[in-house]
Amino acid sequence: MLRVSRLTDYATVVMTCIAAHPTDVLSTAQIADETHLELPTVSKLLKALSHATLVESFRGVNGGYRLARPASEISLAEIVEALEGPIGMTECSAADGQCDRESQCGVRGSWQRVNSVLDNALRAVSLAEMLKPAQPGRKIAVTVRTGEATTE
Amino acid sequence: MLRVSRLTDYATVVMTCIAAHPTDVLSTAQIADETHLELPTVSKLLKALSHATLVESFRGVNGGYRLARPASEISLAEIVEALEGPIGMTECSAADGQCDRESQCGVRGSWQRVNSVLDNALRAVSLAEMLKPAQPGRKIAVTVRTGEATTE
DNA sequence: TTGAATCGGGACTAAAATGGTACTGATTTG
DNA sequence: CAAATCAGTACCATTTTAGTCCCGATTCAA
Repeated sequence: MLRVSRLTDYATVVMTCIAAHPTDVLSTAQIADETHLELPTVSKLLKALSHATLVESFRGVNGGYRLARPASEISLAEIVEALEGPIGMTECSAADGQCDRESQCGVRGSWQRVNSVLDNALRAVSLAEMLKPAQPGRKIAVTVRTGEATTE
Repeated sequence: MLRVSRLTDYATVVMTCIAAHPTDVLSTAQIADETHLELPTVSKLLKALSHATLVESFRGVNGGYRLARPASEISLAEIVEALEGPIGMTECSAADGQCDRESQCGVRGSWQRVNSVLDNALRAVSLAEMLKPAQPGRKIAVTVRTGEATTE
């Protein structure tokens, strides 16, 4: 697929919803209502986000959730990792020894380079930026240099 | 998952295998043997790669496959697209109108920016580079700029 | 103190995607 | 014509994903 799972997509929506009410503690029901997502789904998302300490939870009557940090200090990468675990585009990036041809295989190295680019991109987008509606001119500029070997 | 499917991973291995024999026409059986992948799997991969005109096929006795273009002119992005379709990290990037909150939702825009970074990264890696075994110093340098709005 | 609201954690189900297999047909060579 | 090889389709088993439900723990307030 090369896709982020739908739940992760939802999680970004939930996070922006919470970020839009910086001073309030929002209940799961309120968030579900605003985002038009099913309540149990939202509940599941918030559990994961809370576990990753991206949101703070409050129990009891009038309980709910709030951002654990300012929106500007939460990156898209953290939201993705909260739901999908470490970012990695191939399986063999992590484990070794399952492929017989590791020696002749330059593929792993290439994938790892792509990984790091993606990782940087996700880390560069903050929740605060996601809050703002489409800004046509706003973009991430990327310079890719592959021609020469460098040590840093 | 945020992963490329296993088949796509295999496809890169198959492509590098073919690229390693620039002058030969390799049969599916030969490729399966060299890559240690199952023959039907390799067959399936080659069909997709052939459909995307990344490899040329020859029927009949002594038939097989060959790169359709020099390895330096085939990018990782093309291989990924051959197997997974257009590169896009979320579903709503493509279709509109399925989400009620499109107006207030700045999330889509942010995802699209991340998409373009990933796309550039995949496009910057050529099959020729993947052929070479790990080169420790070789990396993709990425500059990310999100602070200011720009028109280009 | 009691009850209602709310989070926390886990188990469970249904559906979809994925990976892999099998079979049949078409094409080329000799 | 026969063998080798690609082409296309259909199929199945497994895994993953999305979504739901239940029950216990916690807090607030009447």
